[in-house]
Amino acid sequence: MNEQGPRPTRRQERRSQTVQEIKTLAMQQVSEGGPDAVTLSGIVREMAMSPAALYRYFASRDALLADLVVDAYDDFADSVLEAARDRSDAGQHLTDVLNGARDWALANPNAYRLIFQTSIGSGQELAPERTIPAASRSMTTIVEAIAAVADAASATKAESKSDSNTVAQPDPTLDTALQAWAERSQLAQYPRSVLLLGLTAWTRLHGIMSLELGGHLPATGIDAGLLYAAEVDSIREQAERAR
Amino acid sequence: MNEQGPRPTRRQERRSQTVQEIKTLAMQQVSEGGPDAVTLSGIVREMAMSPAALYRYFASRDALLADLVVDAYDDFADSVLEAARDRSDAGQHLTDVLNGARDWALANPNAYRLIFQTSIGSGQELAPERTIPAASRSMTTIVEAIAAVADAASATKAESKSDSNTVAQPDPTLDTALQAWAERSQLAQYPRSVLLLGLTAWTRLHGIMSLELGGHLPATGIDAGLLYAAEVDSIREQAERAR
DNA sequence: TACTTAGTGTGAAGGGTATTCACATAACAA
DNA sequence: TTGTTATGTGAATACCCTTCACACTAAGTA
Repeated sequence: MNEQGPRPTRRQERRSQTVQEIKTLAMQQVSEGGPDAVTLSGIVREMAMSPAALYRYFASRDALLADLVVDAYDDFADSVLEAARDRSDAGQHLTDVLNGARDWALANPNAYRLIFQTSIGSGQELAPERTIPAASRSMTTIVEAIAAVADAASATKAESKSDSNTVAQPDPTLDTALQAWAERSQLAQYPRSVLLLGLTAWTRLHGIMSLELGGHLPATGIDAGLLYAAEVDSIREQAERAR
Repeated sequence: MNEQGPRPTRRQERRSQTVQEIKTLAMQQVSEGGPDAVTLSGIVREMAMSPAALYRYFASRDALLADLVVDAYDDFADSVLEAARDRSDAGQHLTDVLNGARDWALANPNAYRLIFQTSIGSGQELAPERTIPAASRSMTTIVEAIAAVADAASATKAESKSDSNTVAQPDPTLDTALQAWAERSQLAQYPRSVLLLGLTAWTRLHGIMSLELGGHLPATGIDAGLLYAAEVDSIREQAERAR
């Protein structure tokens, strides 16, 4: 749809078809048994292929997993963006976006694990920059939603301007780090308070989902959904006071 | 020191010695290469034992890992409690406790991964109730530190009582869940606002550490330490307004 | 003391897994 | 048609976890 490019030959087409089939089967294994359940033997068995053949398409098991991480992250970002479609009310919009993240995680728990807890080999992280586009996309969506809430709030009531509750963060080092990150991510237009809240919104919500998926919150008997909702509310309130 | 118990026979002593040696070697593998790097073959190789012999001490590799999780969680809780020794200033005390968690995680990143992202087999979580003591110990420490800050703050200035910033959470379902959890954990003496803040403090900080260890924060260029410090400050401020 | 039992260790075997390599075959390009 | 490239295979290597029948040894018992 975007690039025309030279017409793909039959071979190229067949190749990308095979690659896709491999990734689909692998992702199916992830969904069913988590990242560790991905086995090249299982894949080739399903495809009636010899194990060695798979190495014509992926350099190693880890390379395949790295590709899966990128795909899953893209899917996650798509889902967050999809949840951000309705822009009627700013507050509701922010809530929708944040809930979108959790909805995807609950629908695809093992994919979520794949993305966020796969130090792929067993220590070094592969695919560092390849996930940046998807990460950037979802973060941008969150930051924009927060900024919208902040704008709406400061428009309706421009009263207690110098309130003491405006997310005090006087650390200059963090400030410059936020600035640099914002410029790299086309977010330079937003104030530091909004950027920080966007980042912490993400770390906070991920914290809940991570513990929930690890079974650590269920062990306490606390419903992770309620906790999540409480944090979403808290973020929204903080967004109203941001800027 | 606690239980005298019947004097352990030579065999029992030798057995527990062997168990300890196995766990030590396994934990060493975790530290060096993460949970996935634990291999029974490697352990018995180091011990000059036959692979089969190991099954006299652990039913399976997963059983060994489950034990390691419990031990690591205990060590983590010990470390948090240790950080909570100095109780001079309530605010500083809370900061110390929260920083204690991060310090341990940074000193033992793979042990942290072992505890919080090992869905041991590849989906079902083993060791659910065996980690509860350690989890309870660390959570209690955090809640107590928050309560101390809240008490100190409400003592010095009992002014703006009905402030609108007292962590609004009118959800009755969450309220009763918190209540039940508090009673199960000998925390019933603390108000719901303190309990909730204790829980969210933990999920928030874990969120940062989890993303940091996964390499997702480094990818943004943001120093996780600064973000952590900012969240710690935010929690402390919220603690002052709690109750 | 001699006998019985329970704990501990071994070798071999079975069944997984990822990965590499030399070789064959199919598809394409000249 | 001929040469080149992509694709696929079988066999081999090297790990890994786990089980089982068997031996041995330390402990407790008659």
